[in-house]
Amino acid sequence: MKPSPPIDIEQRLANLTEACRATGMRVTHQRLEIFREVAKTSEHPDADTIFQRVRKRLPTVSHDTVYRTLASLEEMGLISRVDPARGGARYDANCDKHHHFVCTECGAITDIYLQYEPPLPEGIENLGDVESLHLQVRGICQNCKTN
Amino acid sequence: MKPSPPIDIEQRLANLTEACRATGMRVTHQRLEIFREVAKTSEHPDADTIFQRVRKRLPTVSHDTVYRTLASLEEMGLISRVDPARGGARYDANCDKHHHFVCTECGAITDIYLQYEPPLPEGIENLGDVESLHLQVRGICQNCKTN
DNA sequence: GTCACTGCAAATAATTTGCAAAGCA
DNA sequence: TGCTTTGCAAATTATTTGCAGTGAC
Repeated sequence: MKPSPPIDIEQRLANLTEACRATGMRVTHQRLEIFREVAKTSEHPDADTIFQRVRKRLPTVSHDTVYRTLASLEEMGLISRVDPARGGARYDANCDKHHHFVCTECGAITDIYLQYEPPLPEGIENLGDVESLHLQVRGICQNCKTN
Repeated sequence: MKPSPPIDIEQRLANLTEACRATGMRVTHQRLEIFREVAKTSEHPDADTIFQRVRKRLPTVSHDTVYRTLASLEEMGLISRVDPARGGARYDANCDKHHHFVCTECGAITDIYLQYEPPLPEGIENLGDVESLHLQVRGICQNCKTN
């Protein structure tokens, strides 16, 4: 397992601006703040957590704008959805190739960087065109183990 | 990728009876029929699909009984939840070690049997106690490709 | 007979949608 | 200005819960 690279927020925000320009989408205040909340953390927050945090800066932001914006950002490829075993969708602005450890007790999600990426199963092309491969390791995290 | 082994419904139903006896749970008509619906297919139906099918035989079965029963069966280890990227939870009575191909267009889930199981990432023990490892390959299935 | 299980109804959580007003390019 | 995006409110979808009656062992 390789160590996690540091988060470069400025780079991520620059990617947002560029992606918006490229796709004709507008860089609105809401979009910027919602993306910033996802971009600045590696804790994979869910939609409601993002909503609560953004609301501190933009008190009039609505719940559905958060959902719509997260969907747009995902479509632009700037963030990705992580679907844990339980609870709502979680979001991740980490575009590096990586996988996840999901705690089945508290729901915490930690990035896993593999030394070698798992190869696609041979013969998978008979099932369809592959878009992505996700490895999810489930278990009890250190924090839950000791508590 | 290894070929999928055939489904042995009788064996699966026998496992249910034995697991109920072992855990003190009762083999009710509803529980039997709900399990049978999951056990006899490899299409990974969701809770509502199971509900619709069981209702044909047990017209008074309720939606919440299906949810509660699926949760019990999962706890007993007779079925497992599959969480696709979109939509509700799907259920699977296949207890052999396997992974999934999920079609991002129609939501179809197909079992994948690997020649070699992916090894746990080295150093994963620093994150916590591992319970399971799931590989999910996402893409467009053959059926959606041609339509 | 006892205790787990079920059906009903209603609650909750998570997410989506229609529409008119507001804001970026 | 024109078209995207937002906020509001309400609708959906997925799932869970309390409770009294029912049934398996």
